[in-house]
Amino acid sequence: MGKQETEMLKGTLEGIVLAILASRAAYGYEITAWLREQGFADIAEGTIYALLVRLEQRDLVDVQKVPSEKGPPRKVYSLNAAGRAYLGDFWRTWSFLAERLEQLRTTTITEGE
Amino acid sequence: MGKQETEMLKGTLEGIVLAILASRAAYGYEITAWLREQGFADIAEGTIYALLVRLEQRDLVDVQKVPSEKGPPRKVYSLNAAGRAYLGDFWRTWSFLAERLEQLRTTTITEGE
DNA sequence: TACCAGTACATAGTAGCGCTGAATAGCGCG
DNA sequence: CGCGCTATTCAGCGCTACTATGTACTGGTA
Repeated sequence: MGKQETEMLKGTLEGIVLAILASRAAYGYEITAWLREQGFADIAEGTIYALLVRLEQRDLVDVQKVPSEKGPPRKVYSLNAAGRAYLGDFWRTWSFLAERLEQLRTTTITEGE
Repeated sequence: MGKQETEMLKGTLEGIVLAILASRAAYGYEITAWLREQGFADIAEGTIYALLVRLEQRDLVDVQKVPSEKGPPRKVYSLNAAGRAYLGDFWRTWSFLAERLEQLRTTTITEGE
C-alpha cells in the first residue's frame, strides 16, 4: 500500500518475524503467506527471504533443511537463545515507542479526513 | 541508542513530528528538545531538520520565519490541511500495525532476558 | 510430449530514512 | 576576544523494504 506502511515496517517487520518464530519454527514461504492472511497484503516475498538471511547471519536463528513434497527443500527457521534475548529487546523498544505514540494521539486528537 | 530503535523510528518519527505540529506550531530546535524530554534521548538534531525540510517540500506544513532574541531566525512550522489529512493516514497505519503487534505479543509471550 | 500453475528460495538494483560529523551564524557573558 | 548556547544546514553512510527477475521441483492437463 502506501509509502507510510513501508517505512513504518522498517525495524518492526524483523520483530514480527522473530515473534512468529518464537511461537513455532517456520520457513519463508509459510511466513509470507501467514503475513498476507494477517492483512499485510503487500509484503514482498523477497523481503522475507532477505530478512531471514540477515537473521541467520547474525546468529539469531537456527536453520534446518527439510525436504518438501512440492518444490525445493524448505529452510525451516527457529529462534535460538540469542534470538529470544533480541526479541525481548525488541518488545521493550516497541513498548516505549507505542506508549509515547499513544500519549501523543490522545493529547492531539486531530484524526484528519 | 540501539539499532533497533533507529530502524523502528523510520516512518514513525515523521508521524510523531506531524502530531506535535498538529497541537501547536514549532521550530526544529524546539522539537528536538521536546523529544529529548520525552525520552527520545538520542535523536540527532540533523534528523529533525532534514525531516522538516521533507515535510515542507511535500507541502504538508506551512513555514514562517520568526526572528529570535538568541541566534539566527527560527523557522516556525505549522500543519496545513494536507498535513492533517496525512496525519490521519498515519494514525490509521499505525493503529493497524500496533494491533497486529499487540496480538502477536499476547500470543507469543516470550519476553527474553 | 509440451505447457502451465503452484511451491519454495535467491538476488541484483533502487529508493527512502535516520545517523554521523561538521560547518555556519547570531547573541550574551566573563 | 573566546566560550557557550541557540538555530539551521549539508554531505556521506548504513540499513531496510520493494521491484523484478531467475532458479528449481512437482503435478495436472491437453
